[in-house]
Amino acid sequence: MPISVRLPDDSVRQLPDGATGTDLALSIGPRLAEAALAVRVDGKARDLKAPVRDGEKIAILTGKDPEGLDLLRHSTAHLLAHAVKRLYPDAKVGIGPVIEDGFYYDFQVAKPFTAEDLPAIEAEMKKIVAEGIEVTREELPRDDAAKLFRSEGELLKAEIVESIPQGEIISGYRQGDFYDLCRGPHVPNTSKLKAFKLLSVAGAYWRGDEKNAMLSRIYGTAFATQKEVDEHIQRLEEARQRDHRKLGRELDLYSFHPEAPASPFFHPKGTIVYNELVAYIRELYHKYGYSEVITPQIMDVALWKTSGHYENYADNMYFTTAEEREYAVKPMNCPGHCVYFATGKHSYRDLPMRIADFGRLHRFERSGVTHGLTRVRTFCQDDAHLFCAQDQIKSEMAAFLDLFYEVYATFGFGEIRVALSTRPEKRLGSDEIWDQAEGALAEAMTEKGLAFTLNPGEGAFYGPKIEFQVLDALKRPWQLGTLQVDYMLPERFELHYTQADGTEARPVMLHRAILGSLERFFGILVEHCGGAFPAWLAPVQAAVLPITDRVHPFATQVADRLRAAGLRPELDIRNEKVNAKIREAQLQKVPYMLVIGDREAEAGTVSVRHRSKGDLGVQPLETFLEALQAEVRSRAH
RNA sequence: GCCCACAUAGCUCAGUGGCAGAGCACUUCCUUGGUAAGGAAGAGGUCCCCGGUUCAAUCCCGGGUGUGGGCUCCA
Repeated sequence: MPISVRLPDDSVRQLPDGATGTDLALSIGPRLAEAALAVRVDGKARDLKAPVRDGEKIAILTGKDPEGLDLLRHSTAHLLAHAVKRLYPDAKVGIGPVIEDGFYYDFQVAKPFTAEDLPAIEAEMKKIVAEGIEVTREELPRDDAAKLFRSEGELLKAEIVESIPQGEIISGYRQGDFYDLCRGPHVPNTSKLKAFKLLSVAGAYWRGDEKNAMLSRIYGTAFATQKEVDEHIQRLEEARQRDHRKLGRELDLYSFHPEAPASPFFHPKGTIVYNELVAYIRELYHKYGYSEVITPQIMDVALWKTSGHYENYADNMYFTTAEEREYAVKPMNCPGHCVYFATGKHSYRDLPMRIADFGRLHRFERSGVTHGLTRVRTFCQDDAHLFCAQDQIKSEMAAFLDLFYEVYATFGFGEIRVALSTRPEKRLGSDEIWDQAEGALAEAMTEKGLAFTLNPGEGAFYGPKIEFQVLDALKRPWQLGTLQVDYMLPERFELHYTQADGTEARPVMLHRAILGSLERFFGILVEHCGGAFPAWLAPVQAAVLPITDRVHPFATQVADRLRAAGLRPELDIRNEKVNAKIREAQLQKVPYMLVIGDREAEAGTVSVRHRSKGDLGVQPLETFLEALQAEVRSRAH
């Protein structure tokens, strides 16, 4: 009795009873059968070896489908574990999931793997592929599976199985002498795994818990074809070229020194960029009705006890003592702003009060977590606190979103992820207050038509927060901007204002930052533009390049004129050929190069070259100057 | 903090149990040039720090510090 199945193009195919996904693929064509990895039935992936049933709607999955690619990677993770078990029989397997762009597998071994071990493991993987071992699904009751793993000494696997409810049927996959717990599906044969590469090793806690054993993790990637693997390796290499730590050195922007771990020294060029960022934000503060304050770096621990930081954040704070009085270096501006708010008596007419502060912050970060400019121990934020009434939260939030997106448009950041982080376990305040705060944020977002995800339990201890994330060159997500509702600090500092009816009320505090940490933003920005800053940020906006020393006087005049007009020229009077000067300026990613020879000196013109557009021809100096000024003023990117 | 790796000239990196190396950058001289490297000479070192092994340690061993890849953490 033949059965019929429907393909995605709605064509119907007859197959003999008991036919499998493999048979279906074969009936369509040998090339498809070769590429086939699994089938998808009703949106669920299934093994090729499983029989198809009459009336099913079936799609054949290959490495071209995102789902097929994940499966390929998952099977490659198993392949990795298989190879490791062959080479290191004592290794115990942990878990081996698919991640963005690849996979990893965790192992418990006496001696952690090092990068040198990878080629041998990879060679063994290729051997298993060449052997063309069949991969088969096996199902058994949960208790039997647990017993099986225990008897084989695979205690980590047994632990996972035992966390599954009793009575369930467990599926596993066998390839030759290797057996692994897995939901599946998997490729039908190891020969399907043709293109993969092991990338790195790292330590990782079992089940991600610091209290558990440290396992040895191997990261790898896999694609349908070797070409795609090569392209991926190429992309990783390009990302490394854009790494802000490398560019920071090459462009002379900042440096790090052992004397101050994880604390950047901004060089003159980096400082120009940094200050331009601050100047831009200040300009917007003026437009959006903010006031700026300057508050102390070091304050009595009493303040931090009042704010709750001493209790909740002391591990990340620096302390100092003078005249037997204990002080803390500020890790945040908010308590200082509460002190400022309490300085005067406020009316509802004063609200909202938007208090900005570019104060330097110090936070002790555990060694091992710091990273270039993106995770440092001293930084400053484009920080501000909005003191407002409860019914002003939504409008303040809306205004902030406008401000935020205006800034991000200026920098040309396209992909911004927005997430709402909700109450963490360690927190201040009652559940009612948290309900109110989380609700206000979510509502404001929804009314703005903003799509956002939830990060349950990731909120600050004093309130929920909205986080804006962008990705760096290596696609790592970084939090930059944020907005946080805070009912706690006004309470702790007993802040109040007089309402219209003469009664006193507690203001709500909104903590918010657009760029977040300027240091971190700087790092992300460098990677975003590959070091080629837009003209308004570029430390050197125009390199003045005389061809011969006969024209040095005119070249000097050109540089002086630009400088007098508020621009940032750099005069290169080194005894070098113009080719060398151009190359240098290109490598420094200077937006404009002004080549000056006898002809230009004679005519009072400059020969303009743009770092990416190339030779723009000869222009009168004033024409170029006005164009550059306009470009800078508009903050074009 | 935990696992692994790395640390040699300003930068990128070779190298060796017995005098410390290259390229680029730097300095000087020659060269005066037209849109991505002109030539020559010179100078430049606590081989990260402390201890151990050794006749002898930049190299081997131990500890520390810093950096990197991850994990955990991250207001």
